[in-house]
Amino acid sequence: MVTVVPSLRDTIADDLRTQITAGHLKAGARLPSEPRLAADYKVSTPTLRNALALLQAEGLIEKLHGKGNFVRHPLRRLTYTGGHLTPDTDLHVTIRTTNVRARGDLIPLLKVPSRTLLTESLYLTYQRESPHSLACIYVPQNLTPAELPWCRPGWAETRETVTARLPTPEEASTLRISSTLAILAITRVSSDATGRVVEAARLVLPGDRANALFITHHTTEERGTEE
Amino acid sequence: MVTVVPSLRDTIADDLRTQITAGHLKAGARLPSEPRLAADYKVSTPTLRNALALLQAEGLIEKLHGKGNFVRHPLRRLTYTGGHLTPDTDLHVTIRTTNVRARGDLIPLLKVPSRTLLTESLYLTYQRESPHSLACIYVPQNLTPAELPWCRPGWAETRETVTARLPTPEEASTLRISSTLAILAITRVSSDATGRVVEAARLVLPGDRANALFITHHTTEERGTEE
DNA sequence: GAGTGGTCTAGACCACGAG
DNA sequence: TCGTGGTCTAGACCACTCA
Repeated sequence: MVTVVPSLRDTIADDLRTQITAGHLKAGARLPSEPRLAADYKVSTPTLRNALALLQAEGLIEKLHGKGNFVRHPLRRLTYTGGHLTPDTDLHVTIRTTNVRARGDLIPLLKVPSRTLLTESLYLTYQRESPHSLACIYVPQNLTPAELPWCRPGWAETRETVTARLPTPEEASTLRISSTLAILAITRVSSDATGRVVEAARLVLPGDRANALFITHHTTEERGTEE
Repeated sequence: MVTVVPSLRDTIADDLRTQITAGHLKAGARLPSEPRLAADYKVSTPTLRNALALLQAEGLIEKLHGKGNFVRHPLRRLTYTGGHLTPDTDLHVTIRTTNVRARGDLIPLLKVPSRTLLTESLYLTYQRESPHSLACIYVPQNLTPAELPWCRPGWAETRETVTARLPTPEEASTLRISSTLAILAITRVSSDATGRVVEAARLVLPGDRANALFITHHTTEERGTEE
């Protein structure tokens, strides 16, 4: 340990954290106002706000400007695997589908010419009235006009690139998470046997409520041909 | 957009960010002291420190207590795939191997009885004198006394659970990263054909310098047997 | 308008690193 | 010892929400 003396901020955060996990502060409840809490703990408001920022980064509380600080409902930890979130009970989804033209990063991702017509589907999943995760799926229109996402008819390969980062301000506000809560960003590209890209997806999974699981089976051929 | 007016903190962070990426502030250089910068920007020290905290969370600067704030060397973005970091040139590794006994989370992970003898190998990879990533590999001693890690003789399956989170204080200090820089935490469990766990690994990859790539080949059998 | 959180100030004091 | 960053204070003022 480098720091022997715990800071006031950490002490207060620890106290509130145990009150939340012990159930003294119930899910959905509003915390006392920040000046009130600061007086209770005998600290200044900035110090108290630093403590709350820690809890927010852990996903324990939700700060709503002008309304107050609220204890989050504990969200079940879901596992993303094989293109799905499991278990997907109790999840409801809003889908907004629009037609866009390929631009920027999408061009090399989908391996299509610029301004190719794409179907963009924005999935926003909810768990118990609060946003859970975000997915944006792009399908080239000229390739598969009739096929729905999640059906994988002729997929030969999917590549999933996984990154950990902090959310953009837009992501943070739509998911109602702290801008300091780590998220799992997955870029998934599926292609058919000819190498054509059939679908590309950008997934945003908040780190406090989602894992990703990848299972690799090593066949004997693979093991033999490895360099 | 919700906030129309950019905060001072963000303005200052933007300015310093462009100075760094444009090369006016070179890698390894020390920034002016915080009181000095605060005077230059005509803000208070807490406000300036908030701006620096943003850059620290992006991995652009490194704060060293008592010494100053330094521009980080830009680290190449490495990709973790199939148990390796690629490209692995210019990476050097320190390995510390000890014998421990199974306890806590390791027991269900390795599926061994409590206090089973394990070989623990702590890998700390460096890129250009600064720590890059962290790996802790556990191998049951009774199973494979002569086999080295990274050789995969009888592996039939590996499961990789990927999580995004903020680093623990220990991880942050050994990797010399901000405690607000998102990391990719991978728990990898490999088992042989009989289902016995051959190896378990915990990997910590800072989000500013590492991706993870997973490639799935969909064989026709898989597509047919999917429920 | 009353109450809430968001931002910022101008200091104070402590802890760390190097000479 | 000196300069550095780390923490904290006690306010001020603004923006948002709701009645």
